[in-house]
Amino acid sequence: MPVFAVLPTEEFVLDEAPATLHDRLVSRLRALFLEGELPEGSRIPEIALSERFGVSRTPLREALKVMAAEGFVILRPNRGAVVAPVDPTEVAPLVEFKGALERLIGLLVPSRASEADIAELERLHLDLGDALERQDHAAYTRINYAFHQRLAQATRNPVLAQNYEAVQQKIWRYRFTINELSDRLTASYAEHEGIMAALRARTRLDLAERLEEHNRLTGEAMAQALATTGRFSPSHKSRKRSRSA
Amino acid sequence: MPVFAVLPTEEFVLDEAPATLHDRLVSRLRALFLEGELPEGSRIPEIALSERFGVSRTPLREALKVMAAEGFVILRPNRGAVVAPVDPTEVAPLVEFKGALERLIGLLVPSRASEADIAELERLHLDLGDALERQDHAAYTRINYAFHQRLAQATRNPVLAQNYEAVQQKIWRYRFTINELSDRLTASYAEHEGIMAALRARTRLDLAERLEEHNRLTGEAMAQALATTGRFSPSHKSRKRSRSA
DNA sequence: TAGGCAATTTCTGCATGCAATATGACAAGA
DNA sequence: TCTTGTCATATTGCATGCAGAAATTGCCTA
Repeated sequence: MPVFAVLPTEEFVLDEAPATLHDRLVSRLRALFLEGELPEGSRIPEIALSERFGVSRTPLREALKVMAAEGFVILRPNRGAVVAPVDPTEVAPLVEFKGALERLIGLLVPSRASEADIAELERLHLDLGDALERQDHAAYTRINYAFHQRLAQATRNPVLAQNYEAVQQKIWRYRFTINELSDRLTASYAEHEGIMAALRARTRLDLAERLEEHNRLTGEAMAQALATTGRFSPSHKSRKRSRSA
Repeated sequence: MPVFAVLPTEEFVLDEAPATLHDRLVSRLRALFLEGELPEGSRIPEIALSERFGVSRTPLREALKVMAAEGFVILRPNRGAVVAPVDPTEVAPLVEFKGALERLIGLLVPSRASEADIAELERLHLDLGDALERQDHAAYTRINYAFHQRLAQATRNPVLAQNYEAVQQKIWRYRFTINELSDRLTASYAEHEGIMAALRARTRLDLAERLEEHNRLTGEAMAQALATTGRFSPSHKSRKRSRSA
């Protein structure tokens, strides 16, 4: 036995070891859903998916149970699992709910965030500005996601942070609605400037209101995009082709 | 997956026949955890539990995955599942989080509740008064749970209602902290009177503030009870006896 | 030709078996 | 006596097999 263990690098990286197969499957499935690889509403044959992932049905079924608990798939007894359809009428309740969380975040962060937290948020805010300048919508959306997640964590309330990320993930599926709206991107960044200002000043009510407003405006933009673009005709389902191009 | 109310007394649960075995297991496990049958932090041997329920390990494992996703059990890879320990430091974040939801409920219900909703809430409120008169703490807690759940549903926001019930279930595990505090019961009912008044008048801000305050006061009572009673010495574990009496 | 019924086929749900890992005890050496 | 290495046991993780339900197809009848 080697005294100096090889320590295959993973030991260091994986603080939270997803050593088990079904855990990894949950991650992969979540990625699939969040990236929109699987068309919404489509059935998920267990055998096909298990073969695709190279595992047996048992861990896949366990992973599907978790995804169902998180609301990304719907399990119908004896009738298989379907990808939870992206329902445009679901956006409004999600945004409304998230608004309440945003407000609480705004109320808590000023009194609980450390200087390191704010510094980290400043850094993300700079990255956000870079993405805006480059007109890199994908990057902007991603950094924006990370910023708000970080902000939620700065409340030092793990329940809040976890639930916030959960609702963020659900809304993430509708991000395509605003991906191409440049003016919304600019407006969003302006709101972020105000948020950062309130954050630096650590003014509770101001930050809460700005976050709520930011959430509300983003939701309105999504709703408007959904209303104008007739994107939800359930007939055509060839959205994945846009990726292969 | 919808989080169907478990709300003790399994008779209510069976409105929606969970045809699949693991679904029933989830319900039974949730009931076990909510009733505190299983001591927190204890390991859950799969074989023992599967024999107790008279099923094989497969559906039990699937049910445990769901419970883990909901935060009631913790799965350690290759080391089995443990009942999520009831951590008194978790109460404050839960209450704080629920406060944000209460406020949103208060803001939404006045403009969205139907007359039938309010009538139903009036009925529950009467039952609550009866329970108070009888000094039936268990009934009071249960009806109180149902009342607030119904109120959340009256917002017509399914996301809010579902998340509210989830956080309610988590806090439910700490209800023993206030089960014996008669004065808190009386105060709670007084607050409910105010809530009902605001509800009848359909005054948004008033209802929101009253709900937030009600939540805050309940949380404070729980925190105080946790601080005074040295209930969390991990040595003695004979809490289930309080039910059989 | 259209509609209904039945058989087949496909897929899900659950039980069981085997391999892998963790846990505890025990013995040998310092 | 304490540490360390090894082994035995128990438990988890995953694959496979079988029974049952649902979906589909084909056939028969009106």
